Amino acid sequence: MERAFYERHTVTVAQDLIGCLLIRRGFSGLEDIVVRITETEAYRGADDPASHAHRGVTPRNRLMFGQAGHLYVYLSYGMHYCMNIVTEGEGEPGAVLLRGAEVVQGLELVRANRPGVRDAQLLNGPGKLTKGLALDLAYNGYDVCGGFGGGELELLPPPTGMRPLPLKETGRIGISKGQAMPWRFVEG
DNA sequence: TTTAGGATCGACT
DNA sequence: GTCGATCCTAAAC
Repeated sequence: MERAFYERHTVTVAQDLIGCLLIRRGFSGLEDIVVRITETEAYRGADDPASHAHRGVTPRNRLMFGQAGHLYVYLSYGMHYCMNIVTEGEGEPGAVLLRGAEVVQGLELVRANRPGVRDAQLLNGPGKLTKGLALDLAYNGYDVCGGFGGGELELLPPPTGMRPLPLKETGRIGISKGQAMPWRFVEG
């Protein structure tokens, strides 16, 4: 998808990402992983007390203020990676946390990344998603619009015929402030 | 330099 | 449903 898709209001992007396909390439000699995004959350700036960007720029969150379409990856609770896609115009902080997905292709590879886990639990959480796709801090700042169809990570619109998707909106998970904002989106 | 707490997960009861 | 693991970040001292 083009950069203009991400250069919009963060909440709108979070809704529109549900149903999109995420392609993970880069396993030499092996097939690509393709997953379908089923759960997202929107995080904004000064108006969002739950956001890392709430108090302005820091070394960690600087990507959230940068160009839309790049990844913002961070370590959560000292042990899990979470992946976000940066939104809004440059200088305006925003990012969408990818919280859940289902495997479309490359099931064996995902299973190998998540040993001992039942298929239904492979990617149903932000830390599980990054582990299943073998993503870590090395991908912080990666441009998902920069691959011209061949990058390690790429997003595609929902396959035609699958829209409109039923969407549920709820408060966000695991935060102590800002729960009132219905900025979590789940398919179903 | 120190310290509190976090956009979580999985094991266990 | 409860709880411990585990370590980085940011802000206070």
